[in-house]
Parts: sequence; C-alpha cells; structure tokens
Amino acid sequence: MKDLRARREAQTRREIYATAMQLFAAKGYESTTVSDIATAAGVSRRTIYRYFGTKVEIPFVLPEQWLEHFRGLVEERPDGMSCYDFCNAAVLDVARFIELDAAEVALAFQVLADLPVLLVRHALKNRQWMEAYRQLIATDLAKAEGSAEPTSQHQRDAALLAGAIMGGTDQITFTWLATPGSSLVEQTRAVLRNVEPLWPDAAKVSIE
Amino acid sequence: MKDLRARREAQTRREIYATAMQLFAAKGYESTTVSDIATAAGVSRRTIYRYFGTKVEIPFVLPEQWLEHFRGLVEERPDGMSCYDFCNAAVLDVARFIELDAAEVALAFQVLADLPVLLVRHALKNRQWMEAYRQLIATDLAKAEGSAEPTSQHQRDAALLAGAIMGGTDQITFTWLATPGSSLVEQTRAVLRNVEPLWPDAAKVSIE
DNA sequence: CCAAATTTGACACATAGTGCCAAATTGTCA
DNA sequence: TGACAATTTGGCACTATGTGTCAAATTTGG
Repeated sequence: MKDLRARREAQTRREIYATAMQLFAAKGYESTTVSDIATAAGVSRRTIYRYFGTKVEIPFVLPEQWLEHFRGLVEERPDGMSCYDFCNAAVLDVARFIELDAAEVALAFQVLADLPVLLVRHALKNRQWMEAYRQLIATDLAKAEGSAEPTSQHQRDAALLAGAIMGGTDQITFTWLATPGSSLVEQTRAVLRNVEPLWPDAAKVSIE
Repeated sequence: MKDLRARREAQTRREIYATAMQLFAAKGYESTTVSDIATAAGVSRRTIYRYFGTKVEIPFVLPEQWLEHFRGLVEERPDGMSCYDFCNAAVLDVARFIELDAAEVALAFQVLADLPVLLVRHALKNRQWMEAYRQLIATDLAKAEGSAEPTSQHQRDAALLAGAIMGGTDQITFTWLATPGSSLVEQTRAVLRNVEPLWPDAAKVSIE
C-alpha cells in the first residue's frame, strides 16, 4: 500500500507545519530555531529540512499551494480558449481558491508581518506569479500572431500585463485581509476590469 | 577633515566591491566565501559585514544606486507637476542613469545569472521598485481628489500602475542587456506608451 | 605630539543548511 | 507470519553566514 505511506508523510508534514506555526505565533519567527520546531514536533532537525527545504518555506505552504493550483489550471486549459478569457477565469478561480482558507491565511500573515526574511520570501512569491503570467501571455501572443517565438513586443506586452495583474492581486489580498467581511473575488473582478485596457487585440483570439 | 575620512571609506568600499566581483566572476558567487573576499581585499571578514550588511548585497550595489537615484528624484520633485508627468519623467531619467554604466551592468548580471540566492534578491529589488511607485502614485491620487488618505480604489489603481511599470521596465532591462546596441531609453518610452491607458484622469492634474 | 573618537581586527558564538551513514521503519513477497 | 528489500529517519560532523564584544590601531582635532 503505497498511498498509506504517502498519507503518513502528509500527516507528519502537517504536524510539523502546525507545530512550527504555533511556535512562530508564540515566540516569533526569528527566535524560533529549527531545533525548537524539531523537538516540539517530535522529529529530528534533519527531518524538518527533508520536508521543507528551508525554514522560510514553512510559513509559505499556503501561498505555494495557490501558485500550484494556478499552474494546474494552466495544464488543464481547455482548447480554443483565448488568452484573455483564460487569464481572467484563472485569476478569479485562484481568488475563490484562496478565499477557502481565509481564517488560516489571516493568522499566517499576521504572524509573518514585517519580518525582513519573510518580506523577501513574499517578493519571490510575487515574482513567481509574475513569471507564470508573463510566460503564459507571451507564448499566447506569439501563437495568436503565428510566430514561433515571442517578439520583444510580445514580451513587453506580457510583462506589463503580468506586472499589473500581480501588483493588483497582491494589493487586494492585503486589503482583503485587513478588512474583515470583504470579498476577495469581488475585488479581483475590479482588478481585472482595471487591467482590461492593457490587453492587446491578439490576446482575444482563441488559440488552437 | 571629515570628508577625507569619508573618501577613504568610499575607497575601501569600492575596493571590496571590485575584489568581490572579480572573485565572483572567477570562481562563481556560491563558491566564493566572505573570508575569500576579505583576504583578497586585505581586510578582515568582519569589515566586509560592516560595509555590506550581507554577502548578497555586494552584487547589488548598482541596482541599489538606481533606486536611490529615483528616491532622490521624488525628493526634489518640482511643485505643480502632475503624477503622470512626474512618473514618466522619472522613469525615463532612471533609464538614462542606468544606461551610464552599461558595461559594468552587463558584466554584473552575467556573473549573477541563474543563481537562486540572487534571483531572490532581484525579486526583492523589484518589489522595492513597485513599492516606491505604488506609494508615490497612491498618495498623489488621494491628493488629486482631495482625500487625506488613499481610498482602496486609489490603492488598487496605484498597485496596478506600479506593477505594470515595474514589470515592463524589468523586462526591457533584460532584453536590453541581451541585445547589444539597443537603447534602454527608447524601450522605456515604449513601455510608458503601453502603460498610458492605465492612468486615471486624476493622475494628470497638477499637485500643489 | 597628545588625547579623544572612531574604525578595524580578532575571537567567540549561534544558527542555517548539507553530506553521510547507521538504525529504524515500512512495504513486499515467499 | 516471517524474512528480505527499500525507504525513511536520526545522529553526527562540518561549512558558511551573520552578530556581539572588546582590545588594538588609526584618524581627527587641538
């Protein structure tokens, strides 16, 4: 039974995560050593590094899941959907996905507020989002105009759009967490409306 | 003579920088320890940390200077200039500033290519740029509409614009380095033209 | 040239992260 | 069920980053 082992691994992974977050909330991220987490979780220090490559990965499991969810959407993208339509749908889908674990996110981001190391990690996550958008849009624009490789014009358009979407969604995630009762999906719609004028016509033709 | 000391400090700073970059180019960033740099530069390891907070700061002195140049522009911003006009002018100014040390930049970025640690640092730098733009634009939009604090609408608009500008300029910096003989300023103009439709009307009224 | 202030060097130390191998645990098959 | 194989875990050693501390060296100012 291979999946039994897999479930056990997922279990310890969750346990380490829960223990770590608890300690971070209690003593702060910086003054919690990996050894602390290890002893509290009842595993060896080495094991922590096996499950999470680095200490700073631990508080970013949820954001990482969101990005993977998006990448999954890109994989399963239906044929004949325009770049414009797909991006709008995907961004909204991710917003819905994020809203699922609202409570957990609020706690996590509260713990991590204003920590230099984590700000850096946040920046990296933003860049990864931007890269994901940028690559998707750039290749799509190239395809839509029948060129194998994206031209520098395509690259520019894609980078602009990716930056705007990333910047907008990052911002509203912040205000969403800050103002309880607000709807992330609604705010996301507003962002997409604002981004609208940036889309070139080529993005609205269906691919394949 | 206070400035004599300052000049000496700037001197050793430059020496450490030059030595470090040379070593990075020769042996790679990762396999160059801070001790290596220290002995090669003829100072103690501790001194390196005094001049540059961390090892990863060293290859980012130029980008840091560019950001500081921009911050300087914001400080000396002339009265009665609209947000839109100022941002366009400032972004172009920075592009000119960057183009000054083109050769040095090319070498630096070549050395640092595809290093995980440095990719992270690059992400942080991008975020800092975005924050600089975002804050500037958000407060300006609020002022232009007579509200003391930026509304969430202002914040969204600002985040979008900041993201687009950052994403666009980052992208063209990349292609500029990759294609010798190209003009960063020209490309920057193209980015600004593309961003154009994102600006709300409020950004075009003069402040103060 | 001397005294005060500041910079530098040297040492110690905590922690992150990695390689390695033996021990324990788990899945598989007879 | 029991033994064998595969994988996971723990423990240990080690390197490197980054920080605190204080004495020694250097520079500034008179």
